[in-house]
Amino acid sequence: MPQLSFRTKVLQAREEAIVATVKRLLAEKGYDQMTVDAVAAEVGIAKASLYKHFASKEALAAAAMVQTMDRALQTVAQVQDRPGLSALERLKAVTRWTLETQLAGEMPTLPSQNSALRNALLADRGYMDRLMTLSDQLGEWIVQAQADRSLDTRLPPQAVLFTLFARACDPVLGFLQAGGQHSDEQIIDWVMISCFDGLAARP
Amino acid sequence: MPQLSFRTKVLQAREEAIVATVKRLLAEKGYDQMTVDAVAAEVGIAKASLYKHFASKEALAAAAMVQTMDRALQTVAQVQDRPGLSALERLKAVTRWTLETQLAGEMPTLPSQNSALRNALLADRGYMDRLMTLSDQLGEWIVQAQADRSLDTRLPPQAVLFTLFARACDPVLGFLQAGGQHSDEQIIDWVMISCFDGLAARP
DNA sequence: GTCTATAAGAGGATAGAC
DNA sequence: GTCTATCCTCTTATAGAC
Repeated sequence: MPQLSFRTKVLQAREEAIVATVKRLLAEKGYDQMTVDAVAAEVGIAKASLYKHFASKEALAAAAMVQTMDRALQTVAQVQDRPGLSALERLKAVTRWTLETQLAGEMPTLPSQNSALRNALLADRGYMDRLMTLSDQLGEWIVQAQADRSLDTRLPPQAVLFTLFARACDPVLGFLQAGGQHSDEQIIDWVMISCFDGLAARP
Repeated sequence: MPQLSFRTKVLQAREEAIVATVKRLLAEKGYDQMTVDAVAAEVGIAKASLYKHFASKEALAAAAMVQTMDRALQTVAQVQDRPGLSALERLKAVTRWTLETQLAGEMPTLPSQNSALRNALLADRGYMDRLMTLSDQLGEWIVQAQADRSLDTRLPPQAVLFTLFARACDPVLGFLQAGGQHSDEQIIDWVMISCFDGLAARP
């Protein structure tokens, strides 16, 4: 049944276009300022059609987060495959990807204060599964890096994990970019330094 | 005219109560999720009365930010008065205050993506003046600390400044607090470590 | 300046024809 | 599944009496 398969593909492509738009708008305006009308308008379909694909605005955000998680997991897998890297170097590589993605305006960020949205995400198995997988993978590297003494052992792994996750919504990137005087690479290098080496000078 | 003065004091007290409520609600729910109705209800006055004191929701947020800036400037002045501290130690002291304030739920944070709100703040002289004063004061310490080689000289002072400002809305604090397993002091110590010493181990 | 009542409009979600 | 048109709630802001 090639017809059915074709229809399915067309619909999937449309859904991907929707998710891509949502990701951009989330990164650009944030969840609360993103309207479903704007999403529909930019995708070029009617709002009612949008609701045939996704049940709610929260579902839209969840789909964007799931796709982003997949990209992150993909990046982790690629880094995993690179031989000869230390655990710390792997963590740095993934962090750099996070910063690049945010600076490119493709990292959706959700307000941690919106409890309705948070509950929707917590109830989303697709999202939670990916989040836990990602946490586990990074957690392994964190433990390894602390074992080989390349990562500060005073910090509990969870604190390190949260600190790395927080790079996805670090406002410093946007502040430095707004000045317009620095290249993206330069900005990322600075944030990498402050994240891993700290603000205080090293001997 | 003691009557006039008394009335003025009463009104000022009410305005301060409003601002205090706004600060708490901003910290708790964020700007978009904070409704003017909720502010009025918690202060215990009618919404129309609220609008006699502040012209708009944005003005409410601006007032909260101004008061917070004043607290920050006050803290900076106190730290300035303590003798025998290095520039780096002064920066750490102010940063610690920032983290304590946020963890106590008294640090209002505004979404950097809301452009209407940002424009309102940029047009608010009271806010901008304080922001620039604070930036100048911290900037001096940053330059000093880089001169005495206690702060990483690879980072431009502006990047350091933004990184310190960003501690006011660092989500890591809330994440660690949500676990409920750690004391506030412990959490702050960890964030201080990751901020100034970095995640990577020091020799 | 404080209240009650209401205007005015944005935005999430749906009905029903095709 | 897509559209147009509409519903309905929430929210900012104001009118007007006291």
